Parts: sequence; C-alpha cells; structure tokens
Amino acid sequence: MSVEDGIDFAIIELLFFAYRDFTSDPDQILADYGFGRAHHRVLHFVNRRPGLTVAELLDVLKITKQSLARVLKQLIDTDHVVQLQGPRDRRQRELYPTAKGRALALALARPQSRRIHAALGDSGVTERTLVERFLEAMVNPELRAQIDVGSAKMSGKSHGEH
Amino acid sequence: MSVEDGIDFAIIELLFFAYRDFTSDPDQILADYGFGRAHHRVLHFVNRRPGLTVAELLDVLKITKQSLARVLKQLIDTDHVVQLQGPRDRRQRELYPTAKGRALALALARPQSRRIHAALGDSGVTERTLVERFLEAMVNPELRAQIDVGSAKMSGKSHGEH
DNA sequence: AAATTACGTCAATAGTACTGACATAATCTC
DNA sequence: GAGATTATGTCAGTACTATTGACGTAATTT
Repeated sequence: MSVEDGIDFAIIELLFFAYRDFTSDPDQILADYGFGRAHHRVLHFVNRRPGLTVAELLDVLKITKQSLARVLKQLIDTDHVVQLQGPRDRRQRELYPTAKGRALALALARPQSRRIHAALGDSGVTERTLVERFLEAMVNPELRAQIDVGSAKMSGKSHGEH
Repeated sequence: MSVEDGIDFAIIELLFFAYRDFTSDPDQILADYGFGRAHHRVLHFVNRRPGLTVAELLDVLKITKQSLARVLKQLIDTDHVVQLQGPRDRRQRELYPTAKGRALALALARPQSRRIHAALGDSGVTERTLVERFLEAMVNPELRAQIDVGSAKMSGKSHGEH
C-alpha cells in the first residue's frame, strides 16, 4: 500500500502523473493558437456555463481579476468569447462562447475525454460512479457547489443555448 | 452523465477541481518557506526515490534542465537536498533528501494524504484499488514505468535509507 | 584521441500569477 | 436624491515557473 509514516504516497503520486498527462493533450493544441493553459480553463468554463459572469468565473478558477484580464481579452479579441451586458444587472458581463469558441473548447476536450474513456476501459457504471465520487470528495466541501455534474443540478437551467 | 457531443465533461471538470484543491494544501505551507510548487515536486520525488539522478528527475517532472536548476539549487542551499557523486558514473549527481528535507516533504504530504483518506472515506480495498487503477490508466502508457506504487516494484531496492 | 554523456550555468524570453491602486458605471441603501 | 457598495476594467510593478539556445567541464565510451 506504500503507506510510510501513514502517508498515502501512492495516490499522491498517481494524481500528479495523471494530471500531468491529462493536461499534456490540450497543451499541444493550444500552442498552435498561441494560447496557454489559462486560456483553456477560461474557455472551458465559459463553454460549459454560458452566461456566467466575470465574478463567477474568478471564483471557479480561484485567480484574481488581473490574472484573468489578459487571458479573457485575448479570447474576446480572437472571437472565441463574447461579452453581453447582464440583463438584470447591467454592470455584469455575461460571457458566452462563440461558434469558434465552442469548436475550440470541443477540440481541447476531445483528447481528454478519449483518455478518460480509455482509462475507464470496460468498467461498468458502478466503477465510473466510484471514480466520480472520489474526485468530487477531493474537492473542498464548501466549493462543491461549483461542480456542475450535468445531471439533476442543472436540470432547470437552459445551459448550452446561445 | 453529462455527455454532450460524446465528451465526458463531468470527469474532465472533476479532475480540474480535485487537483486545484489537492494542490492548495501544500501551497500554503510552501509560502512560509518562500518555495513554490516546483520545489514541492522536486522535493517529493527526491524523497520518494532517494539517489535518483538529475536526468531521471527531469524525465519524471517533464521540465528542462534550466527550469530545474534554480529550484534544485535553492533546495540544496537551504539544506533540504544533498548531491552525491554517482558511485558507478562519477558524472552523475545522486540526489538525496536531508533529515530537514524529509521532514518538509512529509509535512507537505500530510494534508494531501488526509484529503485522500477523507475522500475514500469508508471505502474498502476494492474501491481504493479501483481509483488507483483509474489514475494509473490515465498516465501515458510509455511513462507508467515512472510510477512507483511501492508494492512489488520496489521490494528489492532499499529505498528510503540514506 | 575523439565523440558522447551528465551536469552546470549564462542570457534572454514568455506565460501565469500576484498585490495595490484607481476609474467608471450601475445598483442599492438610507 | 446623496452616498455607499458592487461589478468590472485597467495600470504599474513584481514573482514564479517555464522555455530555447549556447557554452563549459568533467567523466565515460568508442
């Protein structure tokens, strides 16, 4: 079990290796666009939660406004993301992916999804659920609300259309 | 299941959130030492694979020699890591953690291990093995040799002593 | 003896992040 | 309505991690 001093080094390391290779796939594609991992994260969440505001995005990414600024500006300038004035609160800027943005987000997600499917292999639904449950439990409890598993939680909202 | 366009967005996002919070624990401790995540990774692998060479470390971390240089130098200057001339090949520098280095590596691993245990909860050995198997399968096949799960693979080597 | 290897180092650059400060417009509160 | 607060944008300065390219040295291999 590799538990020296009661420390779970095995899974600590596996997480490092898994994440290292998991992010290496999109990194290659991003290089062609002159984008980095930060652009990927922003585009991913704008694509997944269309209409989310700048403040919400900052909260999900856990970065500062200043860090987001450059990256978001580039995505807007290259026509991957558009900003719309918030309907309720006109101070807010709702972020939406363009068709071009959605295409890139999808292209970036594809190899990652392929890797996940390959890793799950012929695992059944139970095993898949177990992996999901473990990963979710790794997230800080107070931040689990950020997770949008796509099932019950978002059933009411018309995500994805715009 | 959140599979739009056949893409497994659920697990893609879960991996992001899980890793984000997984790394946030040690980050706080590192700040006290003026160290960053790079120092953590180097220290971790030196601690886990005492005697590994610079070239091996570069291969595991997937960074360049120049990137490693500064970080490694700081760890050596602060007496967390020592370099010993390779016994077989005197060009090589074998890296070993000092007592101080081992203590820091352990302090950094502790909250991560705690998080993992909490996430596994009352899961049995089967579930734990499943998570391990999934994470291992996420790693590029040609790089899986780098993984040192601590069971059979290292039984012969006297890791950890120096 | 010559080529290769392992490592160290110098210089220049890029990407991502930070803190702090300030500006603007919109909304909320009294 | 005046004032406070909020959402966002932006400027300046800094730090950390990473990159490529080049060069040097010592040790090993051919």
